[in-house]
Amino acid sequence: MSILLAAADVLRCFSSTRHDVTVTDLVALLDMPKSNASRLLRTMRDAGLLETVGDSKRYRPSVLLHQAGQVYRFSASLIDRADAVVARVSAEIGHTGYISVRQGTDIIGVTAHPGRHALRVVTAIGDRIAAFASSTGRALLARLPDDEIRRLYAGGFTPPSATAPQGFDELFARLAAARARGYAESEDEAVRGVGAISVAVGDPVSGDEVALCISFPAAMASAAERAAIITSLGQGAAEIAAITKDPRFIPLSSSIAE
Amino acid sequence: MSILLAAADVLRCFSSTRHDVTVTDLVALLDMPKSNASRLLRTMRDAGLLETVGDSKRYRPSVLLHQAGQVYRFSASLIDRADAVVARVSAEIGHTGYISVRQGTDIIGVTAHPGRHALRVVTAIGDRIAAFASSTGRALLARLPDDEIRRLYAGGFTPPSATAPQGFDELFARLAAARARGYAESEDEAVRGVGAISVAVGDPVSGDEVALCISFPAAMASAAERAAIITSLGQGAAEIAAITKDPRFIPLSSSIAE
DNA sequence: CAAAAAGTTCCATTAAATGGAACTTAAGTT
DNA sequence: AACTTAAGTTCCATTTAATGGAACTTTTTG
Repeated sequence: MSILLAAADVLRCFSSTRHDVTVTDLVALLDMPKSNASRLLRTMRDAGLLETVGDSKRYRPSVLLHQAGQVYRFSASLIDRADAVVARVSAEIGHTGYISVRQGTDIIGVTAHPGRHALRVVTAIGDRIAAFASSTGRALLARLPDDEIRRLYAGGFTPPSATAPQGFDELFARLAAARARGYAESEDEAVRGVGAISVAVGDPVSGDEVALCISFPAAMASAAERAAIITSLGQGAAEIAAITKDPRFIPLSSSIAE
Repeated sequence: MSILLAAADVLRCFSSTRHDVTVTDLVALLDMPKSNASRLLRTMRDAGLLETVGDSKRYRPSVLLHQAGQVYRFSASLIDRADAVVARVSAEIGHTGYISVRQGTDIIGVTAHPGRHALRVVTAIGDRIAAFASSTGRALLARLPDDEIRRLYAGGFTPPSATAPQGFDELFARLAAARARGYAESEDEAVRGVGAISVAVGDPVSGDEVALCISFPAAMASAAERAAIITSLGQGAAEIAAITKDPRFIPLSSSIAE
């Protein structure tokens, strides 16, 4: 096994709630001999992938990773386009907007636009959430055929709350609904009291697929407002789909029911 | 030599002008046997550090790097604070603002705020420029004692243009001026027709140091506007320095001459 | 100051990285 | 379509690095 896999595992330890790691953290998180953890962190620092925080024993990602990460952000022009749409819709509606991508069964936020409303929803960039239990995830999963989803979730899944899909039947039903309507939604699922509406769009040339999402306090969003979000996101995504000639794009159904 | 060093070298190949690399690119850029380049890229992809663009042979940074890079951005709260100042000044003045950090003799842009003016200056995030030949770089170098700078540039340096410091004497003179005034400036140096004003601030706890910079078309900036930029940046940086108790912070000199 | 926790170094063993060459695949040329 | 060249991959023996247990050092805590 290459040390690169271990290094990537280290990077996966970082999140909005874990800005740095220590040798002991790695031992616990990755179940690794501490001799190994010690050397791995030092080697990653020597390579320039990590840096030590001040002169403490804490390690955090380096500016090199930030730089390379920015390249990802800007190279995937699909993300840029989608981000522009979400920025516009977020500014219009006042709620928080996100762009997310899928990695296997995880969804990762790539960009965010905080809303103006007092009760604004903030999920952090770079955090992973379960794809099947979020509107962004289901918007992206809905682009796949059911058998591919079954393969993806060969190990099954554990619903994080009572409102998340409890099994395959429920997941497929929700995906079918998303496909029929052209958007996915969630309420009270990953985070209590929070609703979200998402659409997905892809670029067949680069293979990228992103979800555009507007998130809001569930109690605060009227039916009219939800309809406005759906229309704006759907139209924006449709414009992108037209540019990329996305063959899997699911346009909004003409009758926006529910 | 660990493969991590090679992997880090690969990441350093990416920039705003090189969004993806191929086996041949690596052979040329890193002077590496192509058998090696081929396996390295594949291994990095398998580890999740890179991803292939569509089904081509091109590799680009993955979302994992973007995620870890975001952690860097937000973990270094100094960057956040400095970014807020630059965002405000950029919005006030209308010119482009940057936050940059130093890595050895290089300066790397971390965040940017495009200006409103028609002639706006855009340098890309994540690109490396020479520290000695930029206002951001000299603002940061001015925080070091001269002998440390001499050690840093033990191998000498090559001026990129006639307006950049041509040797140590000139560099030290400019750094002395920056220390005396509390800000660094450049004009026509890295980019023709572009001027910039920078101040630096650090956090002794984390060891972070950043430069706050406003960049503008040289012909477009009046003396009054420059003075306004200097005052705004200087005051913003001073507030941050007060919070972090930065012992090396150089406040604006009371008489803003030149 | 003692005890515990955290981190580093050492060592033999195991596994991965290396680079040259042969091979395969893709792209351009007549 | 066959030819030529460029680009990428796989194979191999050799060299080098990674591994994990234990001993050791440093730092933190009561």
